[in-house]
Formats: sequence, structure tokens, C-alpha cells
Amino acid sequence: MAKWLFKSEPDTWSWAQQLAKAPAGEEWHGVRNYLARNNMRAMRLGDQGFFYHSNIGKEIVGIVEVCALSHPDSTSDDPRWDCVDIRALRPVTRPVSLAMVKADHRLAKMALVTCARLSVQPVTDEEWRIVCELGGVEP
DNA sequence: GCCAACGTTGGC
DNA sequence: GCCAACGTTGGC
Repeated sequence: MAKWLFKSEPDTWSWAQQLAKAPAGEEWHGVRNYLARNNMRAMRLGDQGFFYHSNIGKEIVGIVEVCALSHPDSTSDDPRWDCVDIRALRPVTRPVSLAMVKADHRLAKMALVTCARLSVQPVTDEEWRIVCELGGVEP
């Protein structure tokens, strides 16, 4: 299973809101970037991802799972924009901050660091394991 | 198909 | 709130 990372400004959509929608899940709409969209198109049911709070917090706060394959974004009339649905699985024991990620040389190549503006990112298996370790949660 | 202008993201 | 980075748009 591939691993991913989803960014959201908690002002707009927070982990608490995502958690409140579990287990049904929620459409990850609003992405208007080709690379982020292509990442969502590549997702499979059961793929897991980190839920990251951008701007406020700047930390990974939970783990989500893809529960619907890529489909047209209901918030757009433009057929270019698709998105998946995700549901909250569990919070991390300790939030993993951007500063912690940057401070860990093993995570230097993480997209969170190298592609700061990409809102839906791939995560390698090794990065997944290390972030889970930092967050005190089972990979 | 290039590239300048513009808009947005997101860390600080 | 600022601004750097960078993705997108649109004129040529």
C-alpha cells in the first residue's frame, strides 16, 4: 500500500472535523493543483496517509485512510479536478511538527520539506516508519 | 512554446 | 502581516 500526506489549514478543515466524520469519511475537495490531483488519482482503497495542519500548528496530527477512489470534485464544475475521500483512523500520540521533520536528517528528502507547497504528497515507506516512530504510533 | 505577470501557499 | 517560492495563465 502506498503512503501519502494530506495538508489542511485547521481554520478551513481540521483533524477534529475529520475525526467527527469518521468512519464515513469526507471528500478531500478543493485541490486545484495538477500534481496533488495526480497523486490522488494514483491512490488505492486502503492507502493510508498523514493528516498535516499547515499554517497553524504545522504538525502531523493523525492518520487517515483512503475510503473512496478518485472521482469528480463536487465543489468544482471544471472536469479537470478530481479527489478521493478519506476517513480518520487514529490520532498520533505526539504530534510531529515540521521542525521535528526538518531536524531529523533521515527525513531530509520528505516532500514536506522539499515541496513545501504541494498539498497532497507521496510518503515513502521509510519516511512513514520514521514519522510513526516520532509520533509514538504503530506504523 | 516562451516567459512575464499574476495569484496563492505557507513558513516565519 | 510579510514575502519568498512557485504554479498557473495568457499574450505574443
